[in-house]
Amino acid sequence: MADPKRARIQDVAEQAGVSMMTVSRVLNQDKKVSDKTREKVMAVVEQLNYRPNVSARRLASTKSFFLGLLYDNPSDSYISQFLLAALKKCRALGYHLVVDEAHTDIDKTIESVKQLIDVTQVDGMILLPPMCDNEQVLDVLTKAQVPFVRITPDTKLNRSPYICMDDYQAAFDVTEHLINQGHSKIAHIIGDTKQGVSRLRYQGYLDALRSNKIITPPEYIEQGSFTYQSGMKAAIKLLSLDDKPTAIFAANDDMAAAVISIAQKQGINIPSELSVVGFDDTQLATIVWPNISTVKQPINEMAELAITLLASGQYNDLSNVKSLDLRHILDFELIERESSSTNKNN
Amino acid sequence: MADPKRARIQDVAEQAGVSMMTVSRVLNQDKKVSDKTREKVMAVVEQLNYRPNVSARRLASTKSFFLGLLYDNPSDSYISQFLLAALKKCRALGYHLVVDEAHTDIDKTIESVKQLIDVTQVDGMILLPPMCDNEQVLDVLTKAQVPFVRITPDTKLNRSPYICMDDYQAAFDVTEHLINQGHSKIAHIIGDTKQGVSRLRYQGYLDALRSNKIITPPEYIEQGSFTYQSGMKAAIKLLSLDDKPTAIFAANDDMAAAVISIAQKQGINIPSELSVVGFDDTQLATIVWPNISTVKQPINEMAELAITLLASGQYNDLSNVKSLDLRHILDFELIERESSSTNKNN
DNA sequence: AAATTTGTTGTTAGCGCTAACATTTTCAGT
DNA sequence: ACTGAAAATGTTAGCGCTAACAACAAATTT
Repeated sequence: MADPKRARIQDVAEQAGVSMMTVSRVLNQDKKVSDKTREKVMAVVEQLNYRPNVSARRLASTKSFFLGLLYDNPSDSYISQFLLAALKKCRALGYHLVVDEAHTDIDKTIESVKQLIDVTQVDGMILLPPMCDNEQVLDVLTKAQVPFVRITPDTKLNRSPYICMDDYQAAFDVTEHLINQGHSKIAHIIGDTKQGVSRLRYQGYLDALRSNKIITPPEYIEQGSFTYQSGMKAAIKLLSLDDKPTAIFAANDDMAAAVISIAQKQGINIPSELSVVGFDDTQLATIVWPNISTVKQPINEMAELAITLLASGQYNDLSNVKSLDLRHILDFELIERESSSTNKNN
Repeated sequence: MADPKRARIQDVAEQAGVSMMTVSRVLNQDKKVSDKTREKVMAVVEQLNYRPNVSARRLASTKSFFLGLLYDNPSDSYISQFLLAALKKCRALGYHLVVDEAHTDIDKTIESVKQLIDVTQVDGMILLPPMCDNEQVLDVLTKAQVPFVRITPDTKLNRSPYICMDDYQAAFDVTEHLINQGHSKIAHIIGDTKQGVSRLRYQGYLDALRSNKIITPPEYIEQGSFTYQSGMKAAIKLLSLDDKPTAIFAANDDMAAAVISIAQKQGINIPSELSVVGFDDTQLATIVWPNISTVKQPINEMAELAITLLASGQYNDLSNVKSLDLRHILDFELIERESSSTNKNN
């Protein structure tokens, strides 16, 4: 409990019988250290529970040990979760995270990114959607030679390492899950056309139907825009059809929640008369009743991986990196909750 | 665009014709500088757009320029908003924010706080509810003499500066707002009894009715627990009464959303047949339809003030601070949306 | 006017770490 | 064994700032 006086690099050096510089090299993954020395030093590091002083490090080195995060929509719980995971990982790796919100005015955003580069001198940037597809932002970072990682980008995939999940496969799986539960009248509410994931999810839905030889009428496809209200409109149309679907796959949770609300208003029981599945596993999915079956994005893993990639410096020079090595696909997870169940209408 | 080489304290000193130490003193609010010198230095600081190097500062001084934030519920959009505002303010003041999540296991949380004190050596801590009322956490911080600010605490108000809003007054106002819209049959769904705000909001509701000489039957009061489901239960009871209320004030947005859902299920139009108001202005309030009229907590201002107070160091010694000076009450805001309107039932 | 106090500014050293260079060790090739 | 290069380790200086003390000027007292 008493103050155990945090160990310094000198303490480690003395204890290990080497110079401070050697310890520094070990800690910075410098190749020019013999395995024997490395092990010896690491042992002492463990023993003294030595953690480098970030400030001293930053002051002395050319690296800033700052990473930047550019996000867009502050009210989304997605941001919150991503941010917390990123902060945690940064701390573990001795980095600091500087968080910046994109302006509606793109010029201001660019200015802000330039500040991060010039003043804060970030070692790398993380771009969240939809900023990750903004050409201007990409250009500024590329020109300044600041490495960056993009999260679920939609376009220009060769311009940086990026992290995503397989939206197509998830949509395929979730649709097939409904099929396996005995549903064949499965409708889909498409997401915002401006976002690439909408297309992927739609395609996954279509292919799952096709591969199970299920034919659905065109009225079962509604265009939404990821908002609750667009979900309501779509639900009203779908539930007024003569031949109602027994399951609805909405491209996100907000729209799924809207479907549930409309169905309940019409006295349609969920899930016995209608199964509803969403996408994203946002907070909303567990707030409404019944809870929404959905697809969970691996947000925490995405955040951790993004920080790890930037901290490793492995993408500081992209010229020798193959296109395929830029892509990092993480696993999603199907989450079954109360809004979906086996079809009891047959 | 070219690299404008960030100014150092030496540059400022030379330009102002004083020593580096004098500049340092000006920047650290040291009293022992003449007004004339201070102005001269500040002018040069402005001119060169000088910002102290946080790392150098931290390395040289006894302060760590780290502030800690202990939160509890990661899925709440409240956290996200608070966090972003806090991060922003920290950056502006040259501090770093270290964020830590409370464990369900309180011993682990304590351990984590001790780490923040011993290893990170935070200059101060912010405690979010409900951790701000945890006796053990308060004790550890007090013993270590780490100043801390609490956000909307419920108890032990004399133990630290704290920031809150006037829940009682907000509940009073929102109830009176309904009354002014012509409602007299106003029901209330009480929040979780374990949280002090529930009591305050309930009392505000009661007093608003009383001061307007409105008498409501006891069936108009339902006990909830801040969850959507508890709101559903309460709503079902309230809407099955023979003499239905024309307005329902739920102690938070989740329960208000549940009321809306149940009402719609029963074919009750909102707001023409039933007005619903919530509390908190969470994301949910604008997701569901109709959007929920609610009370907005000044989360951003709370976060900024918390950081400012800790950075100022004015509470580093509490022995001479009067109880009253510990309290910082911020203004709330009534937000009218589509879920409430003038009573048309009369 | 000298002595003392008070207020203001300057000097020196060093926080913990790493860049750049200097030195020593290792080990292949002759 | 002897050379020369490569690999491993050590030495020096300094990143930008502030604590602690030193020095000086102004205000006050004797």
